[in-house]
Amino acid sequence: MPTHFSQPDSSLNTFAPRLLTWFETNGRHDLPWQQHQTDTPNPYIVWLSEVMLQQTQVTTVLPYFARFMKSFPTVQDLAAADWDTVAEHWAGLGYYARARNLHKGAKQLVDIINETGEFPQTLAGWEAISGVGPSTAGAIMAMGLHRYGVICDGNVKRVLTRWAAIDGDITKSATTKELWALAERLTPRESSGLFAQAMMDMGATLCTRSKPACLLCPLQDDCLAHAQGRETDYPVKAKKQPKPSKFSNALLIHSIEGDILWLQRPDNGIWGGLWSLPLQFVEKINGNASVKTTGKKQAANNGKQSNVPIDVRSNEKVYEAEFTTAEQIINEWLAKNNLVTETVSNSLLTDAPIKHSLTHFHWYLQPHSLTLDAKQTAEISKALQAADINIIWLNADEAQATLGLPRAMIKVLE
DNA sequence: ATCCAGGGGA
DNA sequence: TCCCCTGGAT
Repeated sequence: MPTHFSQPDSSLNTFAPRLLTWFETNGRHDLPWQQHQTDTPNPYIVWLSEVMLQQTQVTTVLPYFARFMKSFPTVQDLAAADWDTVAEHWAGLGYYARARNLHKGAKQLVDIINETGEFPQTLAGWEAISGVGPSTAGAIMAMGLHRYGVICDGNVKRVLTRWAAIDGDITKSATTKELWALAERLTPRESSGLFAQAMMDMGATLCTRSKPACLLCPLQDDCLAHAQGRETDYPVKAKKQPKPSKFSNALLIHSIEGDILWLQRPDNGIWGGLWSLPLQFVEKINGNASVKTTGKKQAANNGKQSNVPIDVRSNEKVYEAEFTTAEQIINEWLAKNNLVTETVSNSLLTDAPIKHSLTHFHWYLQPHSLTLDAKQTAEISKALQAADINIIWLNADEAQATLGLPRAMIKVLE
């Protein structure tokens, strides 16, 4: 299919030279994973940093990257590490499936190196590594191997939709295709690594989501969005639907010794492979997050009214069994031993001290403590271990220091 | 307080 | 197409 671009050839052809000139004096050249100033790039470093940067901003990644490099200076070190060690290093970064893919990918890479003597050298070779998709593979090719590679990540999409006034919904595959075609058309065969880095720097420092610094932009002369004063109308993205809300008790089950029961979560689903308190699912409410129940609130912050009528739209409540195997075992055991906590009141929404928002729902967590005697502690441990659940009894400080805990668990402990 | 970004896998 | 998680912007 013939590809049509909204920009003329003259603009398409000068895009890269203008961008690269800007990058020379205005781009970032000191990020610890950059390989553009060496002739012997290290693909491990670029792979590791790109996987981290897939989901997280540079400033957040910096300390995590440093710690990974210190503990796992080579891909062999990472491949040989225990999952729990990797998880503990990743804890707090979010999207934990990526940590699992990173660990799995390290093992795949070591196998390939043992077989061929080197890292993969092709785009397809990198895309075959777990956790590496088209854009990350392009980045590694261009910046980690100094070969030809094209990236089309969120930064690139923002720059290109503005420059070429592409108004298709970027979550649609047709628009994705169009943007990839444009990125390929613009990427120079030589110095695609510098081009990739320059595009990311443009998106991060100049062509930002809000308040883009168009006056400093090397592309402003022919930027179609800028010509119309409509920079922030791009990229176009479908409206998100309201998130459901979910309520859970977070059980702090103490032993006589003062330790707390921790469970390792299954690989699929939220916080896969990380450690968590047992969570007791209470209910899920569809619809909007502004749902309120009547009831008194703790000291109102700024004189806002504290009694709000029930929002009628919230009345369809969806009760679902959302328990892991471990949590079912614990719930049944608690019921059998008459340790069941009182049913959570319908004021949970306003009273729950911890709110954690995820992509597709809001999660309200209510910490709840109980203490078991020695016999009960042994009994519940045995029941969980019999079902092959990984459990550990640790006090709060030890858990934070040694386990991979998601942020929400840190909030509960605080 | 709420909204939003971000790439890959199932 | 939906699901991951957290921090930063507003």
